[in-house]
Amino acid sequence: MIVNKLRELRDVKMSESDTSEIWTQEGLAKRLGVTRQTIISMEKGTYNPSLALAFKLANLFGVKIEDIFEFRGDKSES
Amino acid sequence: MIVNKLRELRDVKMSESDTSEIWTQEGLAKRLGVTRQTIISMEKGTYNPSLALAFKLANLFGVKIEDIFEFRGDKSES
DNA sequence: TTTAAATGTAAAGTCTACTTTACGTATAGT
DNA sequence: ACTATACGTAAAGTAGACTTTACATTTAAA
Repeated sequence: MIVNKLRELRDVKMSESDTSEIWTQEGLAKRLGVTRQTIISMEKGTYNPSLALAFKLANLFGVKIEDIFEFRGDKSES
Repeated sequence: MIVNKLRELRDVKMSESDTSEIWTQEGLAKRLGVTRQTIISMEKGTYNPSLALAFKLANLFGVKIEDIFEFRGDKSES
């Protein structure tokens, strides 16, 4: 199981920048090359994105993958 | 596109440990909870594993995800 | 030279990340 | 009140990660 801090990180970015449409779900989706639905699903948190998408997110937010995603191996694996 | 150092890392582990069957493709697959085919596909390199699998690998090898996988965003994205 | 362990390949099947479309709600500006 | 923007939800479809099975090749030890 994987948990993430996507929503928190995005909220910070939105409050920081005045050109805020860059960090909306849609703006983020566009820059990642995915759909808004994918962002929504990720923020809801119960799924396991691809490594490529995780790398792109980390790059956009300027952090490491481990700063966004946390792996909890304990429960029913995946 | 994602490239990885899986094969090199595994080779090192195999030469280091005398109970080497732990680090064979099959041993590794078993401990990861995937099949040997998945390991082979990853070592061939042309695919994009899930974040969960990347985390498990990093844990087993005792390194960070970024030490195994490198993201090359330049080419045809994914 | 035979045997077994480790690796390689190929092809069809399953599951789920991700897409597409469409509609619904909340909020703020005019 | 009306409009536009950002967010939420649901459902069916596509693509690719991962499985399953089966067989072939390499390597080293007995």
